[in-house]
Amino acid sequence: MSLEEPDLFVWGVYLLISLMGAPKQKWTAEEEAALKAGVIKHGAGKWRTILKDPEFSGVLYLRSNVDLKDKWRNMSVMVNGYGSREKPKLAPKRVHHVHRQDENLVSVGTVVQSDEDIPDAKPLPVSSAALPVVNPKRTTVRLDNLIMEAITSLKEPGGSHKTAIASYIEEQYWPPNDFKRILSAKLKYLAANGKLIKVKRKYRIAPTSAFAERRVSPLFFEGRQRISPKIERDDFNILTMSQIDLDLGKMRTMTAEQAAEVAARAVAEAEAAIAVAEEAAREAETAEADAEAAQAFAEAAMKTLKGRTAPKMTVRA
DNA sequence: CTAGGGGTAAAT
DNA sequence: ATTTACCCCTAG
Repeated sequence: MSLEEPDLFVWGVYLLISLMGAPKQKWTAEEEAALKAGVIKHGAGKWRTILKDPEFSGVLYLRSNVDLKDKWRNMSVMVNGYGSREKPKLAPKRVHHVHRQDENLVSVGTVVQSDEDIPDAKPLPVSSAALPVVNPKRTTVRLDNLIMEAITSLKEPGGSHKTAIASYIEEQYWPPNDFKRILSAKLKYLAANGKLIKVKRKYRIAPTSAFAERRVSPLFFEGRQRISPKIERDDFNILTMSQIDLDLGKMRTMTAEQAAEVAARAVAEAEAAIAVAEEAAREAETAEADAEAAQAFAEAAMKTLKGRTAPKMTVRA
C-alpha cells in the first residue's frame, strides 16, 4: 500500500528457483540495460545484430533474438501504457514519434510540433527508460531499474557512489521529494540482497545472470573440470566469476567506441523523453486528468535535454 | 529473421 | 481474480 516494494526480493527468490529447474529466466537489470543500449545503438528490431554485437553478447548471451524482441515489447508497454499488446483502456490516440538518429548528436530545438505526421522509419519509438512518476495513483517507477541503469550508464570502474547515482537519476527524471532517502534505503536493500555489490561506498551491479541455461551451451565451463556430484553453489559462484571477468575485460578494452555509444544513448534517451513529453502534452489537451503533470513533465524533459547538448565524443577514426 | 498472437506460471 | 512477465508458435 504505502510505497511499492518492487519485486526485488521476489525475483531474488525467483533466481534461486531458476537455478534448480529453470522454469523461467527473469531478466536482470543488467540485461535490460544491455538491451536498451543495443536498441539505441542498432535500432529497434535489429535483434540479431544486437545479439551479435560483442558489446552486448557478453550479457545477453543466453537470450535469443526472440527473447530480445519480447522483452523490448514488455518494456515498451511499461513506458507508454500500451505497446503492441495491451488492451487500450483509453482513447486510442495516435502518436507520432520523434525521428531518431543513430550516429550523430542532434541539437533539439523546438519539440512541440503541429499535428502533422512525421514519417517515422521505425514501427517503434525508442522508448527507453521508465517514466517519471506523474500519476499519483499507481504509476510507480521501478527505482531499482533506474538505479541499475544509472550505474550501467555511468560505467565508473569499481562502481558508482550514491551521490553519482542520485545525480544521474535526478538529471533524467523527477525524483519524489524524499527521493534521496528512498534511494539510500533501496541501495542498502539491493546490496543486502546481492543485487548490488558495495565496495567502499561504491555500488556496482552484481553479475546476477550467468548460470546454467537451457538451450545455450555453457561457454564458460568448457575448459575446466569441476566434477562433483553436488556443486550447485560452487557452480553458481564460478559462473558468476567468469561473468565478472568477461564484463570487466570488455569494459577495459572499449574506450572511444563505448564513449560514442554512451553519448548516442544519452541523446536517444532524451529524444525518447521528448517523444513521451509530446504525447503527454497531447493527451493533456483532451484529458484533464494529468494535465498539469504532463505539462510539467514536458518542461522538465526539454530542460534536461537542453542542458546536455552535444557532449564531445571522440569517435573512432 | 521479425512481428504479433497466444499460453501460462507466478505475483498482487 | 486480475495482472505481469516469460516463453513458444507461426505467418509474413
